[in-house]
Parts: sequence; C-alpha cells; structure tokens
Amino acid sequence: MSDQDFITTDEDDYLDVEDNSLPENPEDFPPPARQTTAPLDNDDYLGSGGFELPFNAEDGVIAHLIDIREPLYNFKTALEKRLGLGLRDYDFWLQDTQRLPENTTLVEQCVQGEGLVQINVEIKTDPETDLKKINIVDVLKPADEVIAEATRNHRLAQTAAATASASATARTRLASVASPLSPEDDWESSAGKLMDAALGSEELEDSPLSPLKSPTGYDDHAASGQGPFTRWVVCSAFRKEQERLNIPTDPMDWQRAHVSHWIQWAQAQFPNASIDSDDWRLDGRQLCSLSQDEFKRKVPLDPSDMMWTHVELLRKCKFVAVIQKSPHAENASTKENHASAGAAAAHLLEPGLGSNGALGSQMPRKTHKKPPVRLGTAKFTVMSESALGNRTGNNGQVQLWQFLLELLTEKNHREAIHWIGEDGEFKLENPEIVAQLWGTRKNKPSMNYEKLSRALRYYYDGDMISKVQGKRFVYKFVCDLKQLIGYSAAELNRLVSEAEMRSSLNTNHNRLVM
DNA sequence: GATGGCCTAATTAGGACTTCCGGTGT
DNA sequence: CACACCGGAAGTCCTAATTAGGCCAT
Repeated sequence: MSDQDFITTDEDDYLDVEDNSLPENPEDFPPPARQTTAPLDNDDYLGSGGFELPFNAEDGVIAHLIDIREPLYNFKTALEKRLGLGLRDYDFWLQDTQRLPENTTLVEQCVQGEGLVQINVEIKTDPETDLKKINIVDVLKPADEVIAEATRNHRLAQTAAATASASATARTRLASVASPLSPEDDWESSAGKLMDAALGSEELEDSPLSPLKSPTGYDDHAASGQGPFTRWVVCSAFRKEQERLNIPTDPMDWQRAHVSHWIQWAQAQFPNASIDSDDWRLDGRQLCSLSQDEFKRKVPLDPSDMMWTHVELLRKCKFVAVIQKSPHAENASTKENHASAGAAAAHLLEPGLGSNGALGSQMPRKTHKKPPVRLGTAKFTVMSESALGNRTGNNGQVQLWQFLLELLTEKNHREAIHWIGEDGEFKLENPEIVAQLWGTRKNKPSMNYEKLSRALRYYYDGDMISKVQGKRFVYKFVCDLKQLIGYSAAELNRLVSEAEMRSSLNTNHNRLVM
C-alpha cells in the first residue's frame, strides 16, 4: 500500500447497510467519548506497540500508529502505557458494531497490506450496555511522510528519554494527511459510503451527520480534493459496461469471460502495471480468493500497489474503481473530449470526468446558460464517479438536491420529508421544516418554503428534479439515482424504511428490557 | 538589463442559489 | 380569499481560473 485512499470508515450515517444496515442517525451514533473517556494527557511517547499521534481532546479520539500485523493486545498494552490506565476490562470494538478479539490483527479484519496504519480509537463505556470499549472509529493509512515523521519523533523521544528524564516527551506534530483504510469493507457498507460520497456534503465538521472526524486533517484534503493520496472513484464507464454485458455486480459471480473483460479493461486503466491477460484465466470465485502473493506473481510490477488496491476494492466492495484524476487532468480530459467528435456522448463514459459531463450537460437551466446541477466536493473517499464536481462553480458547497437526498436517507427526518412510492417521488411533509434545515445548512436563517421551492423550480429545466403535478409538496427525482449514487430511489426508500423499522423494534425491545 | 521561474494578491467568470414579485390555478 | 405554484429579474455568495505584479536567480 502506498498513499492510497481507501474507503473511509467514518460517517456512515446515511446508509450503514451492514448488519445494522441503515442510516444511523447522529443520536444513534455513539457520541465521542468525551464523558466517558478517561482523562488523557498529550504526552506522546510510548514504547512498543506503535507510535503515538495527537490526542484530539475535542472529540475524545486518540490517534495511534500501529503495524496492522500486530495483534490488538499489543495495541491495548500501548494504550495502557500511554494513558496510564488499566484497560484489561475493555474490549476492542469496530465502530461500535463488531467486537474484535484482541488476539486478532487488523489484517484479519479485512485491512489488507502491511506496515503502519493510524488507528483512531475512543475509550468509552457504553451507557446503555455498560460495555467497556476501545472503539476503533477509523483505520487510516498515513502518508509516507507521516510515518517517517512519527518514526523520527519516536527515535527522538527515545533519545530524549535516555538522556534527559523519564518524563521526556516527544510531541509528534502530525497534522498531515492520512488515507483511510476500511477495516470492514463489505459490499453493503461500502455502497452506503458511496452514497455518502455521492451526496458529498461539505460540512464535515459542522454537520450533525458527521460525528467523527479525522484528527489528522485528512478531511480537509479530501474536501479540497488535494493531498498526497489517491482518490478512488467508481468507474461509471465500467458500470455501464457491466449493465450492458450483464456482468454481475458481485465479482464472485463472474464467469471467465467477465474476468477476461475486466482484465482487459484493467490493462488499459493501469498501464504501468505488468498485467498479462493470459495469467487471468480465472472465474470470479478464483479472482476473489486470490492472495496478495498470488496477485504479485501475476502482477510483479504494480507501482504504488494501485492495481492491487483496485482488486481489493473490487473483491471487498464489489465495484470497479478507478483513480480520480486531479482537477486539472479532469479538466484537460474534459476539454479533449469536447474537442473530439461525438464527445458529448462519449465523455459521459469517460473516467475521471466531473459531473458536469455526466449530469450537467443534461440539465440546462433557463436562467443560466450552463448546466445547473453539479455535485460538490465529496467528503468521502470513494464516490460515484459521475458524482464528482468539476473545477468551477460551487464545488464543495452542498446543493439543494444533494441536501434533499441527504434528508431522504435519514430516518429521523421522515416526518419532514419522505419518499413516496418507488419512482423517485418524495413529499415535503413539512415544507417549512425542510426549508429551515436547508437554511441552517446554507446559513440563510430567513429561508422558507417559498424560497426553497423557487430553487427547486430551477431544477425543472434540467433532469434532476421535477414537480409532480397536482400533488402538493410532492416532487420527484427524475435523474438516474442508481447511476448517480449507486442506489435507486426504490432502494433508498426500502433501506430507510427498514432502518426505521429496525429502530422502532430496538426501541420496543429496550422498553421491554427496561 | 533581460529573461524566466515562482509566489501571491487581485480580478474575472460562472454556477447555484436567494430574494422579491407579479401572475395563474385550484 | 388563501395558498400552492410558476417563472422572470436582479442580487449574493462561493469557487476556480486567469491575470498582474513583485521578488529572486541566472
């Protein structure tokens, strides 16, 4: 692994489709360990078990560098040393959902590769269950320079400890980027992340949907689309090919011909990797069970493990990912495409293009010559390619349709706005509440439904949202949500309904227990 | 002194609304 | 008559791209 940006594990609040599946709302999400976190200092040095990173007092998250091949009990020991606490009664939890045996390693928890990763944890006692948890909220792949600096600081600290006093500290100043790894990239949760990504809310820190944030500054980079790491995006071109050729979403179900088709595509996509298609006469099952060693034998030359990462995303997340091009490259490619004949249609399929290509061109607006609908910068790492913003306009700013989608994927806003049926229709059950929420998000306190509806009417000329005639407060997403964010309206509706149902069941269960 | 590279600040362009308002339909 | 809805017009806010100017090295 190198400076690669995997699917971030945080902020799965819209669609955590895993076992609990669905959008966990802010109030459902375990709060930062502020109240229950043991008092911590910021003295950083520690001996074995990794390197310390700054403790984020703001949200109670402790960042720590550790070799992912080390068993978790080593990490616990390191934490005990660092915090001066006994953590014997504490168990490791992954994002509050899955308990991890401490004799296992992160590698066993689906984090592939080797070397140092940054683990963000919170020490807490679950107020409901009284379980004592070392809750892993994030596993991040630090940039090389972060590791180098941590190592350097570690050595400095050791020297200081040896020469000065036992209290010598080496304060690491690691405000640089880290690349999130996913410790549990099953398909559904990843898909949920795609959803998050596509929604692309920019208000990472302020958003109530963002209970977690990286103490490393990753998010800033992610939000700005810059930073020394790679963004992976779902390749919409391949997705269309999949649909056209009936290639199953799950690579496990691929036949040899599908794998063959994919590897030929990959050859073009990863020209620097030594891919010999003859080595890939496999079916999907074989592909998915490929070990890293076997992969390396097939692809001995794989700069920055790009191809390997791609394969991992394919196997674990069930999507074909490509590297997001830089805005400049993106723009250049857009220009090239526009310059070429038939570009308008062709560039929709071209990887790395901004959504203006995919969406905007379809959505002219009367009052503006240019396409009205564009996604802002996504706060997440893996996103639907077509959902990426371009380099102009409101990049980084949430758009109304995104915001509405966001609300529509949260069960706790169903009283204000909810899906109707399976065709993308939705109703503002309480338009003024929705308007207020929108106004809050945009820092427009005087926002009301009248103004919000005007903004919605600007969408009518495009292919994003239309009005459902004759139904009060009912609008409809007329765009291809499946293509855009990976979920159709029907699926979103179903998922949110399920989440709500589960939530009410849990509530009832808790009532019974109490 | 001329040229080129780099950096930074100012300007410009454009997108996505926001605000206001007159009008229509139910 | 109330209210949802429509759409024109002007303005605001934001981001990204472009341009201008200063500094420095060659």
